[in-house]
Amino acid sequence: MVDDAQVRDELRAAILRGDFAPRQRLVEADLCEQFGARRFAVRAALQDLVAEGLVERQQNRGARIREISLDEAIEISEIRRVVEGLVAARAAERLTAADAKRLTGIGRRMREAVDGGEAAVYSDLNAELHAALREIARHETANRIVAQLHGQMVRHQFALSRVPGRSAVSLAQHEAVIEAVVARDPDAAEAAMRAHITSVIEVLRSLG
Amino acid sequence: MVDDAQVRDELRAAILRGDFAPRQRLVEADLCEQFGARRFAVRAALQDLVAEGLVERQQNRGARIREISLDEAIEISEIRRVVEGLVAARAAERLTAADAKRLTGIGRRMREAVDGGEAAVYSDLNAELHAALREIARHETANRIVAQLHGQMVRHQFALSRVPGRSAVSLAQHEAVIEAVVARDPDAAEAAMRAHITSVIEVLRSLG
DNA sequence: GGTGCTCGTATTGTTGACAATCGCTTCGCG
DNA sequence: CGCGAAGCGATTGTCAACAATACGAGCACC
Repeated sequence: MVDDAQVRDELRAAILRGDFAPRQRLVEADLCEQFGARRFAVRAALQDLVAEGLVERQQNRGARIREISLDEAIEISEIRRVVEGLVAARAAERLTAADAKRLTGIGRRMREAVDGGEAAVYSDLNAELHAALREIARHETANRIVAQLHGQMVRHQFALSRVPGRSAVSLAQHEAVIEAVVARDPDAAEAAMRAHITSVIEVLRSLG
Repeated sequence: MVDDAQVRDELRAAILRGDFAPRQRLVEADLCEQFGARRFAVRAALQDLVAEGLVERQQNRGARIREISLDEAIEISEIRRVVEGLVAARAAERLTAADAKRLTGIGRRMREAVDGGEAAVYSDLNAELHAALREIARHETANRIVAQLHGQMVRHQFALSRVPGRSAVSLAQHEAVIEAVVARDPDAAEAAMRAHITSVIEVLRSLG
């Protein structure tokens, strides 16, 4: 039997994968069939995803995929700018030798991806770098918030990765973050991460 | 008839008011009686409060008030430090003349409260100031996050307000925030807010 | 042809009853 | 007397049926 958490996780994964369009209705009966779950479990999953900001509900009108406007994506990025700044600073404080090796490895692979023009690989490495920093910082509260905000932004994130020449700009900023963290300089790490996300925000603004 | 949202709001208010002790069990039947609601509504309310981080649930063991450790309170404050810094900076950017008058008014009343030794009044004004800044900044995402984190911290916040001599230290920091925001200086406003919450974190650490 | 109304269907929200599980108490046994 | 197993009351989790609501099709009237 499928349990509640499983339905929630699969539905979340489907949304993040882009299986549903913004504002698309999520009919409970359909989801039951899709996931082989009872309606009860589907309702609970929807409720959880409402709390995560991925789904919205209207009384008696059911659930639909929440559409994140460009303005909201910018707001979200502004939060990420300061919170991921904190994460970077803290990663710099807590860095171990193994962590440093890991980060420089990601940096090297990023440069190779950009040199080779492999945008998809670079995009994955981008996610990997941010995740690595969060693991190193071990800031539970920050991790939760960033994960949630990141989930709300997947669609815009995808648009970002398709902006021509974005990788090259982004690469230099990421390298600056890595350098500062590896140097165990919290202030520089925070500043570098903020500069990076500031540039993300500027690109988002230019899309409006 | 009591509706879902009402039960949730009343239960949240009761928790924030301190009606329940940390780790106290929340028996569904008792809550039904207390709020005159159906079990269905109580369960939905509990689910919402789990998402807000006020309540925790264990399979087949029901719900209880989530206990926030000192370490977690510090983590939460670290997030608030950067997010409220953003709020202050943005308030400085968006300030109107009426907003300025409001802030200076709060500042004046704060000083009066400290001079008069009225700790409870000062505590209320503290909340009022932070709320005013959030209204001025109009940053939906930040407001949501700060409200949620603040809710998780009420108990520690209360402990803080009882630290002797805390008001006097806090007052100067609040005045610095107000001054920077009224001067429409975002960087100074962010720095002042961060300095303020840094000092809060230090007090929390000293309590451990 | 357009507009407003009525009704039917699809979908969601709610209920009370039932099943599963937990923690405690009691009892049996060494 | 101590320890573990079984039984019991309390509590939570799940369900299938029912009620309420919204959306759209069809119709009457202008």
